[in-house]
Amino acid sequence: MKMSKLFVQTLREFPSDAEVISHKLLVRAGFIRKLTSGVYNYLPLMKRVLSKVENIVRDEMDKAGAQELLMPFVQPKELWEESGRWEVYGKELMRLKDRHDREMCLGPTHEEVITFVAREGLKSYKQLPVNLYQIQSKFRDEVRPRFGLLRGREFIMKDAYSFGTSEAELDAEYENMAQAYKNIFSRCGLDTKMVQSDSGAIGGSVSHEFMVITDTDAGENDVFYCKTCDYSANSNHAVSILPEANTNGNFSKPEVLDTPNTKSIEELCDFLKIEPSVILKTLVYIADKKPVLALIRADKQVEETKLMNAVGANDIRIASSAEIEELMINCGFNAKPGFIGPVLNNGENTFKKQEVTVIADETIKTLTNFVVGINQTDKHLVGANYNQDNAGLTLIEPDKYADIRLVEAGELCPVCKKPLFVTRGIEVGNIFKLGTKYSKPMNAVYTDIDGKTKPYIMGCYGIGISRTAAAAVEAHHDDFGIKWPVAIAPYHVIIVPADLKNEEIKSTAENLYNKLLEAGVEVVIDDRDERPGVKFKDADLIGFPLRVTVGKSLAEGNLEIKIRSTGEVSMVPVNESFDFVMNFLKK
RNA sequence: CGGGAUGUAGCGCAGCUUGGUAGCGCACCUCGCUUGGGACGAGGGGGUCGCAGGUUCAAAUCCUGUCAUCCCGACCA
Repeated sequence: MKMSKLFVQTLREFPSDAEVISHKLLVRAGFIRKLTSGVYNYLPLMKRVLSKVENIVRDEMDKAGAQELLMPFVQPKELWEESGRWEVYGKELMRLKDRHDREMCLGPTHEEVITFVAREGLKSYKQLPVNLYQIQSKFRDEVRPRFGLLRGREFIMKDAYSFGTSEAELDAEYENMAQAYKNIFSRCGLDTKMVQSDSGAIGGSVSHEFMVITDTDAGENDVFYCKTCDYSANSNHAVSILPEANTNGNFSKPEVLDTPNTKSIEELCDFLKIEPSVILKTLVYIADKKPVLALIRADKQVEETKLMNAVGANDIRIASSAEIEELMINCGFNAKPGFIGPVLNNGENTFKKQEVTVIADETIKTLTNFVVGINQTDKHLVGANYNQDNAGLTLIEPDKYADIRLVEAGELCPVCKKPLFVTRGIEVGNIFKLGTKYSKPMNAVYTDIDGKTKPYIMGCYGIGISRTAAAAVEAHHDDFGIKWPVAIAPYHVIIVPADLKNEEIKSTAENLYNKLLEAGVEVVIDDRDERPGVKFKDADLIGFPLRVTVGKSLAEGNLEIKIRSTGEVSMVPVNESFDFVMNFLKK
């Protein structure tokens, strides 16, 4: 490829609307341009990178026994009603109507369609197990797209779905995919960590995510991990040994105290001269439009995904002040946020009447003689305990105890009891055990050896193709630009003739270029009539793994070959330069 | 959805307070000069100043509305 004809426009400055480095560099180096919020044009250089990632994915998926197919991007409402997700999925599902007013959606994922495909074609146990995958654009109407390709609304994804007859088959395929994923990311030049995670809206029981570890804002997930054993988990799923309370409440008897202006835990601690770990904190959430009281020891935070799972809801958010005050009135109290607590109203559980679910974190069990709100502004109960009269007040027994606590770094690993560490990660892939979550409601069944019809046992396995490419930039760059791993670089080599008016330089460069082209090397020659500095800057910015400069060292019969990733420079005799390049690419 | 900000040429920005011929740098075109880390000179093309109303002799500038984009939060495979 001749640089003068390559469709690329590098920019002298970073785009003003980009925050993270992969977004900045991909725009500045001419790989992508935004079309509208969260939607990008993939320009020729980017297209080449994406194709390389896709081909690595294809290669490993095919080796793992999966078969590629392609499903429609537009999907009918009816299928989503069968699975029940038309109601559940929320605004992220881009819904539209055709000219006949029939409702459709743009595929954010393809469980429904693949289950449709499977039930048409997989009738007998003899055909199973099967793993089908596609590489395709997805659309999710994200509330807030950001970080360029890392969280776009339209993005390219590989999604695979397995169908089997037993849990054992699913377990085997899950392991098979985990291994394929390790191969894929390693071939893409990415170090990934496989971490336990919540299974989210897609559902199912077991799931893992593949994280590219990056301690920057680009990593939107917190990953807790142990350096002693191999435990690692997304914060939405991580657990730790239940931490002891730091201080026991030193209140000798239950008593209601005036605690003016102690809306926050911090203010309450200052006022009573106590530690947060002797306070029972009550948070009000709205889960699927119904209120939930979340009880947790006040030195810990609630993990909302865990709480959502404990409630069995699809949607959860913290209640507003107005909603809390309204709930209090409905329950016969009158209290502002900061003074809420799980107590009966004159011996009556008025929360239950309002369909309030009370979920208590495991940390509640560690509390004795604790401090708790009693739904009266500027008052708290101290020295409280469950199962006793507390100065005339009775605490409400939670509907459920569950782990709804956000793990903190330094807490102890649930497996080996050593301190946990935290880091940020970019999720580039995930694998789920779905079981019969979709096959049952969609009546996707096969006939087993015993003549009975049974639903498929399913798994699903995703890789963000465009996100993986962007994550590679996050992982491999410097102040000058991108340092593409060879396997996914748009081109392997750029040849820079330093002075085109010098015939010897020009012809030497062109000879090497033609020779490499013939050998099938993906090579660009910078034939632009620009000063060398401009060419070097662009070569570094775009990130060609290898740069061959034909310039002043030609007087000694040498070319200068620079390895972008290491910065290592070699002076190579002209007649050895071809072999040097070929050897580099072989590695 | 709450809070904040911004929309002026492909990109980065000034001009707006105090209304009066739409500017600068980069990029692009032509010529000259230059050729090892984003040179220089001369000339040139490109903008209904997000959009719609209003005020005014006159609006990029003032007023109202609206749309879009970005940031923080909430949310999220």
